[in-house]
Amino acid sequence: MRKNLSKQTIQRMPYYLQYLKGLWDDGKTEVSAPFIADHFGFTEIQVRKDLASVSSVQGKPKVGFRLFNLIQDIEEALGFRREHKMILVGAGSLGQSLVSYREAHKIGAVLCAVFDSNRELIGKTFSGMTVRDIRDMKAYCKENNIHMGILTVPVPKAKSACDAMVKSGIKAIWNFAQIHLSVPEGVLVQNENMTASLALLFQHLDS
Amino acid sequence: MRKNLSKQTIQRMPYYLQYLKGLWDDGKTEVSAPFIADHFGFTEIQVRKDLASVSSVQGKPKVGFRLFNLIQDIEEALGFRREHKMILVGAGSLGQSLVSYREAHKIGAVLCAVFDSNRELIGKTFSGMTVRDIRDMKAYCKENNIHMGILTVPVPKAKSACDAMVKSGIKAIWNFAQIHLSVPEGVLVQNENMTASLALLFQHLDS
DNA sequence: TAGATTGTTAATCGATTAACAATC
DNA sequence: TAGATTGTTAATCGATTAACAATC
Repeated sequence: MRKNLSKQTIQRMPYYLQYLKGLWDDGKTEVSAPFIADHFGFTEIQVRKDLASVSSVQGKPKVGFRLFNLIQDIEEALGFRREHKMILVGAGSLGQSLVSYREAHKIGAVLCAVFDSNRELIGKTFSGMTVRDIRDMKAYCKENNIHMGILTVPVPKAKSACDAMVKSGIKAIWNFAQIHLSVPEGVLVQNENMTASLALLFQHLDS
Repeated sequence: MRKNLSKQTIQRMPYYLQYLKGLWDDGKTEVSAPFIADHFGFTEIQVRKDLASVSSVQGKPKVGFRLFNLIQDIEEALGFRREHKMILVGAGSLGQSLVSYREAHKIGAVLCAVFDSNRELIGKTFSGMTVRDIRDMKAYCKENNIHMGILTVPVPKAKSACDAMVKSGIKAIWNFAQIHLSVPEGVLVQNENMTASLALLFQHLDS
C-alpha cells in the first residue's frame, strides 16, 4: 500500500471519497470493495486495487476497511489534508466563478490572490478578492512562497500569462485555455479540457 | 481514415484544432505530422495516427496534409460543424459562468434554457438567459427536442436533478458535481472532474 | 534521384480484469 | 467451520511506440 498512484486511480479517488463520506454520515463504520464497486458499476478488483494503493492498513477479509481510516487515507494520498496556496490569473467570467468555487477550499486549495493585465479589472473585487496587476505577480509569489496557479485567460493571452507564471516561480498550472502551453522541465500543466468534454457528449448523441 | 476515435484521441483533437487554425491564420496551407508533433512534444507517430483517424483524404508524402481540409475534417469528426442544443441545470456561480462560456458557442453548442429549483433564482436573468423553474424542464425539452444538458448543481441536489434530466429525455449529461450519477443504459454522464485535476497538481508539488 | 513523410503491421507498455491462495 | 473478502500473481486488453515499405 501507499504506492505511486496512476493518473486514472487519482481521478477515481474523489468520487470514492465523496461516497465514503456519505456512508460515514449515514452511520456506517466499515465498507468493502465489492460494496463500493456495486455503487459505481466498477469491477470489485479495480476498487480493491484502488483502495490497496492508498490504504495505510490492510483490509480485513469478510469485513473490508474501516471507513474512518479509509477516508483519512484517501485525503492524505490526494493531498487534501494539507493547505496549498495558489493564485489565479485571468479575472474574466470563468476566473470569477472559480474564485468562489467552494469545492477547492474543501480540499485544501487556498486562493491567495487574483491577477489580470486588464486595467478595467485591476482593482475590482470579486467574492472578496481584489484583482491585482499581473506585473506584481512575481514579487507576490516569491514573497508568499506560492508555486501553484490557475490560468483562466483567453487563448490569445494564455502563452504570455503562462510565461509570466513560470517566471514567478509557479510549478503547477491548472490551464483552462484551449491551447498547448510549453513550459520548462519540472513545471506541470494540467489542462482542463472542457471543449473535449463537449466533443465526447456530441459523439455520444451523433452516433 | 474516419475510424472510431478513442477517448484519448478525441481529447487531443481540440488542441490540434486550435493550433492548426493559428497556422492557417499565419498563411500556412500545408502541415505535416512531424511538424505538429514537434510543437506539442508528442511523438510523430501518435500525431500521424490521430490525423489518419479523422482525415477524409490521405496525406501526401513529403508534404503532409492540406491545412484547410484537415481543419474541416477535425471539426466534422468532433461534431463542431453541427448545432447541438442544450440546457443548463443549476444557476449558481459555476452555472452562471458557463452561460457565458464563449468556447461552447464556437463549437456548435447552443444553450437554449437554464433551469433551477431555487425560488430565489427563478426569473432572474444572467447573460441574457432567464432562469426557469426546473418543474418546466420536461415539457421544455420535449417541445424543443433537446437531449443534452449541463449539470451544475451542488452535490446534495445532483442526484434528483440528474433523475429529472433523464426523465426530460436528456441523453448526454455534462456533470460538474463531484458525485457518481447512475443513469439508465443509453444515457452518458461525462464527469468534469475538477477536484481530481487539483489533486494531480498537488501530487506534482508534494513529490 | 534522394529524402522526407506517409500508412501499415508488429512490439511494447500500462491499466484493467481474471484466477487463486490466504484469512478473519 | 463455511463463506465472504482480502492481496498477489498471471492474463487480457487497448493505447502508444517502433519498424519499415510505399510514394511524391
